[in-house]
Amino acid sequence: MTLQQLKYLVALDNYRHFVTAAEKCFVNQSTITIQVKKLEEEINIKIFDRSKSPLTVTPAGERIIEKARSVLGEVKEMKAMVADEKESVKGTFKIGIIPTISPYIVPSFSLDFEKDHHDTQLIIEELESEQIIDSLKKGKLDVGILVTPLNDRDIREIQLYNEPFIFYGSKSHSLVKKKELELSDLQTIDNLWLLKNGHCFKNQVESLCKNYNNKSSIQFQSGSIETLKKMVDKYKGCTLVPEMSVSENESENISFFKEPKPVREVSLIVHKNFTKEALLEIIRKKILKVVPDQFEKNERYIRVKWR
Amino acid sequence: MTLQQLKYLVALDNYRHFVTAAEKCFVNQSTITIQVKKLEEEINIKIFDRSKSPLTVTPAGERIIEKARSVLGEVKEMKAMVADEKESVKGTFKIGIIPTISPYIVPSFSLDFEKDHHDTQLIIEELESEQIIDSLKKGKLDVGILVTPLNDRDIREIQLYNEPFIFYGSKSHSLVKKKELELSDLQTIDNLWLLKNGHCFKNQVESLCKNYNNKSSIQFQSGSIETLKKMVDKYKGCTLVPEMSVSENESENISFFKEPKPVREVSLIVHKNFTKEALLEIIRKKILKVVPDQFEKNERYIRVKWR
DNA sequence: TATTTGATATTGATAAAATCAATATAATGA
DNA sequence: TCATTATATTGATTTTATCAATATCAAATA
Repeated sequence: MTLQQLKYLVALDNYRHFVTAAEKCFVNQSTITIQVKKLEEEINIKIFDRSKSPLTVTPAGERIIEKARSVLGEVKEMKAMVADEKESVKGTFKIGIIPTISPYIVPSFSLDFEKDHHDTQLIIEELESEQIIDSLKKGKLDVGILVTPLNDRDIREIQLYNEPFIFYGSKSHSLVKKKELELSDLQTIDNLWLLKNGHCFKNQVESLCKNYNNKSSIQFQSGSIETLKKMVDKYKGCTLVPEMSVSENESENISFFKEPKPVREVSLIVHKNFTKEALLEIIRKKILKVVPDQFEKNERYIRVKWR
Repeated sequence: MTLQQLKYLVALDNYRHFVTAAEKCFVNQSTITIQVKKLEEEINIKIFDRSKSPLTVTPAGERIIEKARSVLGEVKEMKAMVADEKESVKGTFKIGIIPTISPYIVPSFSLDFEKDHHDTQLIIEELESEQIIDSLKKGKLDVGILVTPLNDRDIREIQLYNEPFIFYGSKSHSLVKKKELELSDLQTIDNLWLLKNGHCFKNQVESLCKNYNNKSSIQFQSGSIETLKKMVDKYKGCTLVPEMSVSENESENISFFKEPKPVREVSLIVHKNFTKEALLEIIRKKILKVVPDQFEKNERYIRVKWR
């Protein structure tokens, strides 16, 4: 007994005519004939009385067809469930986002999302990358927003955009005066200010500025990009910041890199078993609305890894 | 999506181990692997998380497996229904039986049946062969007991026994004195008494005694074998009777045929869509209990047709 | 850091099945 | 009797399921 046979059975009951039933099932007439016959032979009960025209259903057949319908009904429900599983955005979802992305995305994004999706509640939490990855695996988070690639078999990455690194220095810094920076300009830098350990951004900056030399007497590792900038302003020196953190009034402190620019790849991540495709698509679209267009389009770049 | 895939899915959920699940399904491990994977690909949802050991079910998978179980549950119910359809003897069934069999079978049979099957009611009616066949086709009867073969496509015959024809004549009849009769002895017979038209037995007797010659001034066609015998006793002459109608005190009126004896084949008949196999088997066994053993065993005979 | 072990996936061959196009057969009505 | 309509059968073909063997992978072990 196969689902296919049950389908043919029900079609034949609906149309009481082999050719019509076959057409409705998009198969050849002999297929219906053979499969219905096989089923009848298997259960050893005649379901249709073919001697009548149009053919009729035997008393035992009535009950069998009714049951066949409910089997197929369950299958249909199952398929509906599967579709719903993917399309549904209803419910509560926890999102983890790293602190070097969060302040430049979350405010606009969450406002926009809230406006359009009343029956979806997002709980957004600022966490460091490793915490996000771990929580995602343990099922404590549904979605993460962080810098990829992670190369983790259990994690699925959905790329969002590439955000360039920007040089930030005191107004008098020699590199700030330079029109376009080369990566090699970072090789021998003094007074580089860094984020705390645990921030992927710190790893990236370190890997870009391999031989930095910290002469300052003050050792301070910041937890936010904004604090970092203030330290640079006060104590001189320099750092790298993500482009989205830069505001218009900071033009005298920054310097852009020459193409191909160093960038960080920002992605949505979910556990590989996550199935709410529709939700992911909505989140992706709304984040991209907040981000400058060229972050998506720019194809010439150097992707900096942190892990 | 196939029922097989759903079975494998559920087995894999039950044992959480491909090799074990495969064993329980009596298939190769790769079969489970492939079929489960195909299903996952079709619905595009991972059901199992194979990175864990023993493997675990994804949240979406839980719901899918649950639904798979209820699909299979419906299928199981369907199979149970089919089995019950055949095995159940509960209910009311109408049986038609011809008058030349009825008196020698029904009394003992119905008593025996009633004793053993309290929740089955049999309504037994005496009818002529053609009426039985017609009623069976129209669904007015469930079972018939009559003489076969019928060669009717809509009717299924279940042979019961072969009943010999017996010569019955007045005590002085020349053929009664003969030890063993040949069929040829019937070719030139006088004063043959016959049943009414409509009785298959009459057709059979006529075909056995092709050239009979009725000299008697009385034209009487009887409706029962017993009346026929009385006519023979009173008015001389002869007839043929079924062996079961012969009682011990009639030994001076009868004569047996030499082997191979002419017989009538008595069968249960049902419409070809009838499915209560268990009921048929019970009826068959109980009828055979009433009938002499040699009716079943005797393999050398001449089957007389009536139709 | 290699090695064994226990597990699932992959592969190529084979067997089984569903399907098709064409045709046969059967029943029905002109 | 001859069309007509319906279902069944047949042989070829395609698709699918299955198997045995082997690869791969991750975790445990030495």
